Amino acid sequence: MDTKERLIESTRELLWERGYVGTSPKAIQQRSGTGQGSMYHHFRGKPDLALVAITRSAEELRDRAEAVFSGPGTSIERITAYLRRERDALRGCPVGRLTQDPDVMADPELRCPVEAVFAWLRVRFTGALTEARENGEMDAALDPAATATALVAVLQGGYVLARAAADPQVYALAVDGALSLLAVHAH
Amino acid sequence: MDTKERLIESTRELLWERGYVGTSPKAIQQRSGTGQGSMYHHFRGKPDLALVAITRSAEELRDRAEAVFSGPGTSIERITAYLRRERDALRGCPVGRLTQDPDVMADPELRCPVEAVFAWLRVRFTGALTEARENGEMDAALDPAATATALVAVLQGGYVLARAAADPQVYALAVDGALSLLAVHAH
DNA sequence: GTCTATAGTAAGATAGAC
DNA sequence: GTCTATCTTACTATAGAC
Repeated sequence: MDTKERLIESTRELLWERGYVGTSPKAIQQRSGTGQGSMYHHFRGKPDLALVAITRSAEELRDRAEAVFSGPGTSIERITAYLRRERDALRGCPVGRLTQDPDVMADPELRCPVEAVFAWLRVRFTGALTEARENGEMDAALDPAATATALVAVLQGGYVLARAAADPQVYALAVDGALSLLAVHAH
Repeated sequence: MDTKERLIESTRELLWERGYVGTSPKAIQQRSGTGQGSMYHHFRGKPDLALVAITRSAEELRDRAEAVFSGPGTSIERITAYLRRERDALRGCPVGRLTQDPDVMADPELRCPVEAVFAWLRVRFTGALTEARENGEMDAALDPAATATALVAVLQGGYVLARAAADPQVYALAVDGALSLLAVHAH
């Protein structure tokens, strides 16, 4: 991995662990094993580097979700697979955590990839649920868009509760609860 | 409001808006209209003041929830009332946002009130759902603890999605989706 | 491309006057 | 109790040598 790449990956890690406000150029340089010179040669500054890192994390989230949603199984099976996908619950979501960062939300450029990937994810979930309803896998009384948003919220909120409890099983419990609610409405 | 009180309230606001890492003593002093002298007279430092502020925010969350859960209506009605309670979705949860703060989570003292209030809230929800199940208001196939955790997660995740979309209606949509899933239907 | 030197601003806190 | 002065370290970045 070359220097530029190490800078990006180190930034991704630090943004995940400490957020944008809590990540200093110095910390990025130390983790990546580079000096100031390298960082400011490859990037204009912290916001520029962060934009590349955030964009990549958002793409990764999207790609991993797309792999599940375009995979095998019925609509409900694919949704279940996505919800149950192995995750490090205590680390939380590398993109979702950025919504709590005031400097990220205040900067239209940094905010854009965050906004876009969650909009995409909700639409993807909505599509799968619409399919499920058409195939008779889901109660026709449920609104796909509202249900999709609730399910994605369970994931993001599950991270919050798991971190609050310092227990990854709390995340699993939230997912179990959501899937059981969905199962009650299966046909 | 005296000086000490202004310091606490200003800190609560800033922790809500910017988190612990993003809140400096200087910012607290400016918002509260006090000087360094006052802050360091009333508190040992930033962590000490933050502990008082976090504890108060957690108590407030608890009191407001307790008011709804011990209020009138059936179990499901009270749960619905709590989920639909008026909230400023884009501001997020003043306590939940702290779970994303590395310095809060790393300090056992600061972490404690956050952990405690969410543990309490999940138990309170679980109790209400257990009641609901006994009264036939909820499908007997649902586990109260898992369902409770999922519902609290929808709130916390709803904030995340609303902030990502810069749209409070996304929060409302998540809540709608969750309540529809909870609603008992004629099967 | 990477290194060191440098610099202005802010963070977080202490000391002592009033 | 509050104010101002002071201190050390960190943040974020620029300049110029190599």
